[in-house]
Amino acid sequence: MSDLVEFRNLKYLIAVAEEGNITRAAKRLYLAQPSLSTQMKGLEEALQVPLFIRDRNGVHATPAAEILITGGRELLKLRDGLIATARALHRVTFTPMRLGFSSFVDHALYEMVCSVHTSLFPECEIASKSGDNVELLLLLQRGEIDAALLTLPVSGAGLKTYPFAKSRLVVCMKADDPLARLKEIAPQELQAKLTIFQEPKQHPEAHLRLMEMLDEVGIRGDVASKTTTPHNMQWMVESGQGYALVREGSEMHIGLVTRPVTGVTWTVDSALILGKSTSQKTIPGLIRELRKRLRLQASPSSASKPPRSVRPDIEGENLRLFA
Amino acid sequence: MSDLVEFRNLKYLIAVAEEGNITRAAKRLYLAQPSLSTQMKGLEEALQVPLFIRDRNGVHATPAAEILITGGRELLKLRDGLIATARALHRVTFTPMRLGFSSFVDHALYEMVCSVHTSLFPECEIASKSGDNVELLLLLQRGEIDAALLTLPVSGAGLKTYPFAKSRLVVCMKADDPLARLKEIAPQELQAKLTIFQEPKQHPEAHLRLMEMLDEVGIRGDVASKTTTPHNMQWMVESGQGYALVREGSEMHIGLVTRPVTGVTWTVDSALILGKSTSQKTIPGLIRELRKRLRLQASPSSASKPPRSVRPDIEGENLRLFA
DNA sequence: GTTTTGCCATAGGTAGGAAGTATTGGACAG
DNA sequence: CTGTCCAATACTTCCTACCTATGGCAAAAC
Repeated sequence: MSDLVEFRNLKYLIAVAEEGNITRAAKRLYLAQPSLSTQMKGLEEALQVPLFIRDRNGVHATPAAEILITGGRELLKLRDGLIATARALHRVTFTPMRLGFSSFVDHALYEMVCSVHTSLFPECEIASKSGDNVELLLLLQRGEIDAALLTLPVSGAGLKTYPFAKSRLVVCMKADDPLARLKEIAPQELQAKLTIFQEPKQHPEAHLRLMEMLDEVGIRGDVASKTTTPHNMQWMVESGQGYALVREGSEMHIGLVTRPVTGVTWTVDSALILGKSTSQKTIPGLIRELRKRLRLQASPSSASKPPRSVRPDIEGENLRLFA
Repeated sequence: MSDLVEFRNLKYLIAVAEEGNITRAAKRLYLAQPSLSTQMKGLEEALQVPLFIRDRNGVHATPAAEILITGGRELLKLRDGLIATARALHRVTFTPMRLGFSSFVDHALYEMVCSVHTSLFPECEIASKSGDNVELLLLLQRGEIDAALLTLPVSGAGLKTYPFAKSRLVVCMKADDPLARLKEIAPQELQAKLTIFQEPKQHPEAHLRLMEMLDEVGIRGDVASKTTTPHNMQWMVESGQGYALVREGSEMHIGLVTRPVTGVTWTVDSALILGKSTSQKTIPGLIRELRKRLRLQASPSSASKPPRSVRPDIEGENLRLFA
């Protein structure tokens, strides 16, 4: 009877009651709304107790539900305490999570990974290490870091990679550039003006792939300026050295704008890469949680054409975090 | 992190610790031993804490596990209390469970069903109704009982039937009968002496089927005496009126013995049958729990030949409780 | 009045996990 | 050396929690 109520159910119940709205609660729990709906219905059925008054703009807990909610909060707290105590007793000391990240990975992603990690493992420190792809891959191979956030493709043999986020590449230019008036830029307009690139040595495969992609639309990759960080890229654009390709949605210096390129959908893919045989025990939990959360913020996939990716899809090598 | 620990896990942990032996705990929990083993291993992994010292004759909880166990007991108790309170608040009054049973269903089965039901729903009364198959089916059809324990086959259209237990039929005779010296009785020995049967009107289909089965081994069904209960059957055997077929393992009057019949494996199948459209809310829970428990005590399936069953297997109609 | 928006519910499919069976391996006892 | 008793492993099966897609309904917006 009571075996039908698990901590999970209480957690969901509480979230729904607190939000007064299943849809919002689902978001908070990183679930789809119908899942939560059916869960709540199942709970009502299992207990044979109506838990919510449904009404046009949300739900409202019944008195019986209120009991469960207050009690449930208590229980959840007790559980956390209990587990913490048990673990403390065994002096579970985590070795710090050694996490590398390339500066060409969206900083927000990096922060989200960190915050997920610390919320799962508060006692476990994170030792960050930034660097370019080549460096980080080497460190992964050597086991000097446990995982890294990189942009694809990666060539390292036997490294587990979890593709993570796809973002579209757009042209970055000065706001007062004549082309900035257009909603979209035709590829041929870029010829000779697209000159600012990430230092190729930092990620040879990605650079090569990018050149190929440019070539396909008839642009000769004209690497006049090389930079090591996205910020530098923007400064170069500001100083009028040409255009650059940046991730759509990335934070822009004032005075700069981005424009999509007509007829193509280039994307950069970020991924979490695991080291060869790391002893970091937090990794399975981290992956699990990230998988759950990232499902939701998966790209809107508005692209009509199949997107051209900087990552040539090699299936089997990649363990997708989302479909 | 702590989301990896559910009430279920605590319950398992406690059972294992209390029994000091995974195999025994599994039995208590109506689980298979490997399932429980992997659960415990998973828990240790999730928490990153060793929970048991494995040793030659069992397992022994570590101090960390002890913490979880005492805390877990508390939590489980709190959960039960919480749910009880919530349900009380909504005055969940169950209508009594109206359960019919035929006297030809093993009484132990009936009792087990009742005990499962009351352990799941302590507040729900059980109103029992005994009778023969025909009567009970009629009551089910009319919705005057919620469920019934019957022997198969049942002809009622549209009734959900959950096959439940299979037991072998053996010949019942006096201990001083000359044939009682034999381990097994050859079918032809029964000719003319197998004369005591359940009143055919109580279950026409089963009777018919039984006659067919006898016919197949060359015995003419010679219904000299008809009885309405297994006890009457035994009295008739005692008074020397002939042999009867009874369920193997059923309780015997003193002075009577049972012997298997060579070369055949006749069985009676019992089943839980649900009424047409009962409003009894406890039924889903009951079914669920029975399914779990009965898996374990499924027949040892020692029969070399496929057993000849009083239930002609009509698939699709029957929802099996076990495979 | 029609459309849009913001809810929740239902339907149907998928995949991961918890269950099962069968088997192995280790440590004793006879 | 064999039989017994445990737990662990390997593999399979099945359930259910979750997904996406869609529908219905009421209030708000046009």
